[in-house]
Amino acid sequence: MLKSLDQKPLVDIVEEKLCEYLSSGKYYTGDQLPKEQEIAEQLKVSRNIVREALSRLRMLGLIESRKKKGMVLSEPQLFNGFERIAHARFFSDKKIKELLEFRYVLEMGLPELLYRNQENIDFERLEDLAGQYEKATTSKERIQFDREFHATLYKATNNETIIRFVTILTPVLEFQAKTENSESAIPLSHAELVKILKSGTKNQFRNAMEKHLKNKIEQLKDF
Amino acid sequence: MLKSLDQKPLVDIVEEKLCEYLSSGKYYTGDQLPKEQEIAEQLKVSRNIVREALSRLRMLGLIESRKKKGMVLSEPQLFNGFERIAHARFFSDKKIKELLEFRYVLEMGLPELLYRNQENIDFERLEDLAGQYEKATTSKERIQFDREFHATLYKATNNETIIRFVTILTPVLEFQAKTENSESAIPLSHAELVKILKSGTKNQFRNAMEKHLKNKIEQLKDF
DNA sequence: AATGTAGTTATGTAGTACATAATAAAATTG
DNA sequence: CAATTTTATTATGTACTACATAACTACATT
Repeated sequence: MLKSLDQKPLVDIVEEKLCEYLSSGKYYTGDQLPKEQEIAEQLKVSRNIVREALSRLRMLGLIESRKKKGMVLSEPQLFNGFERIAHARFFSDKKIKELLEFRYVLEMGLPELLYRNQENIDFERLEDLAGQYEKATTSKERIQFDREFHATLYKATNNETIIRFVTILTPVLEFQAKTENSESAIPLSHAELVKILKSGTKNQFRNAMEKHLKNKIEQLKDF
Repeated sequence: MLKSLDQKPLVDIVEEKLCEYLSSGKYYTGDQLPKEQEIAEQLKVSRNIVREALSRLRMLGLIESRKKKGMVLSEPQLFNGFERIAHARFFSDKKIKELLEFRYVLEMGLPELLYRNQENIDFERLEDLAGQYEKATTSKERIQFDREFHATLYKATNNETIIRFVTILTPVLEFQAKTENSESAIPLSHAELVKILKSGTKNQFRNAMEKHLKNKIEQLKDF
């Protein structure tokens, strides 16, 4: 089969060149970029194209722009791109399954950080949420309290990047939580999880978490 | 302090509306979008703006465009945005630290998947890489073989999403591997790791991995 | 029927014009 | 002269037009 030699659109090339340029070492956070017009002239493309490329970088948070000031390099927000496409309906079952696995891996690696930042754990809130989960009557409530419980665990990591990632990811994966057999009892309750986290060892907690998630991971096979 | 009420640029609004529109349920993968001109007229903005917004979505892989065909909705590539900004020099020490932690969590959660897909593990290659690592003389070689060793582990998960994420992430984190004291012996060698993976339990492997990564995690405190 | 040709269409690129807001410079005022 | 207001300047933001390009359609030719 012959290669399709559809040449890239100019935007892609310009975007690439800009990224290269910005990461080359000449620029530091806060530095201001050349004017759009200058970039356009230098690359011999229309200002239009340059603006499209810059618009992409702006979306990622790599640059910010002010009316007269120009554009300045800034620290990019980490999962801006991911955030925008984080709708379950965009993804195939295969990708959803992989994302479920991704979260499972995260969840099971979490104890490493939790046992390093144990003083950050909000036990009171965890216990409260565990109780509310038990008292919940509707599936919607259970999903809500379950989400908050796990979110509270993540929060204790004190790692904004991980927290943001999971925060974006969770709603994508919950679309199918409704279809899951949410009536089947959780093999190990939230309350028990907290208890072990409070006084057990890291290995004990990991094993407890594994049990807690058993149902969720079992259904991965159905995909 | 008063809110800065700098109204969003139109591109941001249009992009948002397009995302909303595309995720609303009317469109399925493969469907073709309205023409740029129509979108522009409907939203009462210039075609220019619409193109900028579409260009962003194209970058994320949410849409593809053909010359006469128009633009069609497609399954987005997952970490396209992240990939572009994945240069260490864009990130603050804090973010780098968080990303190191992120990978650590992943690495420690990995056994869950490995022990589900044990038949996928390429033990031969792992052993080979473990050996090459030992024989390596330069720091550069060691980094290379270490990277490949862990990549081979990830590969066994058979989870393209996780693999891609780590593949993007790794070079970002390696910039500082050069500054790390790479001469200090690893507490538990690659070879030992493979041996345990081959015949040990999941818990044993997890503990081994923890030991293996001990040095890397220790230096997180320096950040 | 297979090939070739011309026309149509939606994206891709270029260019111009002007609005807007932030800054700097100049002018005004107390 | 200091403080404030006004005016000019500048780079981004938005709009519009024009044409190039490639892919598709339909018709024409052999």
